[in-house]
Amino acid sequence: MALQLVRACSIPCPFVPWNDPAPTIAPRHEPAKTHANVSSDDTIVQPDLTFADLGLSDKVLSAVTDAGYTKPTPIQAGAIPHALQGKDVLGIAQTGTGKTAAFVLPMITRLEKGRARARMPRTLILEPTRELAAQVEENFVRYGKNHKLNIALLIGGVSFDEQERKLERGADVLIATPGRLLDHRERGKLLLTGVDILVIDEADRMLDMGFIPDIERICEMIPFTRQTLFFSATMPPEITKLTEKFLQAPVRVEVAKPSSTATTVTQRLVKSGSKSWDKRAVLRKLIEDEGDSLTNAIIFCNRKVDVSELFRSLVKHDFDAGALHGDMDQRARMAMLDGFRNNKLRLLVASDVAARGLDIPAVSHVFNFDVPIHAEDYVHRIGRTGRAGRSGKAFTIVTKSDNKYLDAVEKLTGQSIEWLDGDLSTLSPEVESDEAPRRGRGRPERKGRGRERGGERTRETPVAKTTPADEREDVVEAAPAERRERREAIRQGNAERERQMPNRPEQPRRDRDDRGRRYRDQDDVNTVVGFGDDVPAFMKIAVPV
DNA sequence: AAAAAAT
Repeated sequence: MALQLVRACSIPCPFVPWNDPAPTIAPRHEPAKTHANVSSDDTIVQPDLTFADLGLSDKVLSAVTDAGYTKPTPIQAGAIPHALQGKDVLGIAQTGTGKTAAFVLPMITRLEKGRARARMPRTLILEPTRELAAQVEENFVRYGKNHKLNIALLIGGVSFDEQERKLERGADVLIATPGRLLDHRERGKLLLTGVDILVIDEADRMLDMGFIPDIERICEMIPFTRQTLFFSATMPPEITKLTEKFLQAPVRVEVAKPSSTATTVTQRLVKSGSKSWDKRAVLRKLIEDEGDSLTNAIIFCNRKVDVSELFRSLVKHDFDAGALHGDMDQRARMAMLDGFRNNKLRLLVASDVAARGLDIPAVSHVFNFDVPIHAEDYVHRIGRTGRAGRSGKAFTIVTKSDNKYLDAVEKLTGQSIEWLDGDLSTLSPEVESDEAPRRGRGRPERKGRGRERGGERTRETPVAKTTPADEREDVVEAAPAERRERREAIRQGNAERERQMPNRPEQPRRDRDDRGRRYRDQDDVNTVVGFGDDVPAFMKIAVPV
């Protein structure tokens, strides 16, 4: 500790601006004054514009060419020249518009002059999620291949050691999620006084996630002489306020949505009984019916437990599946995402971590296993398909209890979504009525049939109406050797991914409260501490929670 | 009836 202090003090001006709460900030101009509106129409107006026209350095240009790009997207064409001049930029653009390269390319060009000093990164990029941060790092690697950039990625869920080493070495580019960044700073391993360029990406999402106070704290640690590049898909009032506070005379670059969802994405609602096994059976049927037209798909669930449950179920049915949610450890998250990107994996079951921002190209299908609780999430989810002019399909499984949320979705999108095969009123009545009595009593079909793997206590029904297990056998018998091999490969991949799924963290710990203190076990409910076997009856009365 | 992010 003492050592750290001594070392921190040996750095020039260690304590200066971050204790001064944002000193006299230069006068701000209204963003509208320097307004430079660029819409997607500009691509038509200037069809011949190339990256070479934007003023990027030769080294950056050659990396861009090597990556196979010649024409900038509207946000790139609009933002890059201003960013190169050192102006603040307010970019209003969604993912899929080429937003990341719009700040990465000019930053690399501007970083060519100067060198990084220990613990004093020269640039800082804030991202709302770990995956996005990692994605930005990949961009710096790709476009910075002709440069000797020191890149540090500070995200949670991985060890501090390597991150600290990179900071120590001096980072040209620091990419971080807010929590881990502040953590490093509190440990005294990081000085933000040398940051020349600050990027705040996906600001509206940071807002949703409650990061704004952290962002404000971080902004106040960075000298106001910096350049700020600020990106947001939407501009709610809180975000506008933030830009007024932290941007100086920004150039506003606004681009239209990459594609209007309605034209490229075929949306359908699919009725289902409300029990999860019904929904799983409906989903399997949907996937099978889509056949080879389904090249890859994301299946969204509302809750992390459901992601895990559905993932295990699909694996059990030999679907080529992976899972992604925020309670999985970082290695598993990365591995799943990589597998999905490299097409080693056809189905990705995910929470809304994957709904926005993640760069998953060309998904042919999106399935909403649950109707999202917040209507705007629906838009983000189905936005994962039908990108770049390709067609996509989005199926949403709907149960009786989803009506309220479905109404909200239809109201938000301003269109009623077609049912695939009749609405809920056409649901055969036994689907709903059968279950209530069956539940808890055990199903007759299951009696005497041991579970394949003992001790497993999933709610999965081995014999659903479609008896999928038996059907599967038929398929395997009838399949040519080639298909059997493929199935075997899927099984192996699944087994590997299942191993990567954490056994515990994704299940909410019902035996602990939120401070990690242990609740009494279910079985403990009837044993009252201190009474031995003689417990007054009133103390055993269960209190409804 | 949610998820994300620091431990």
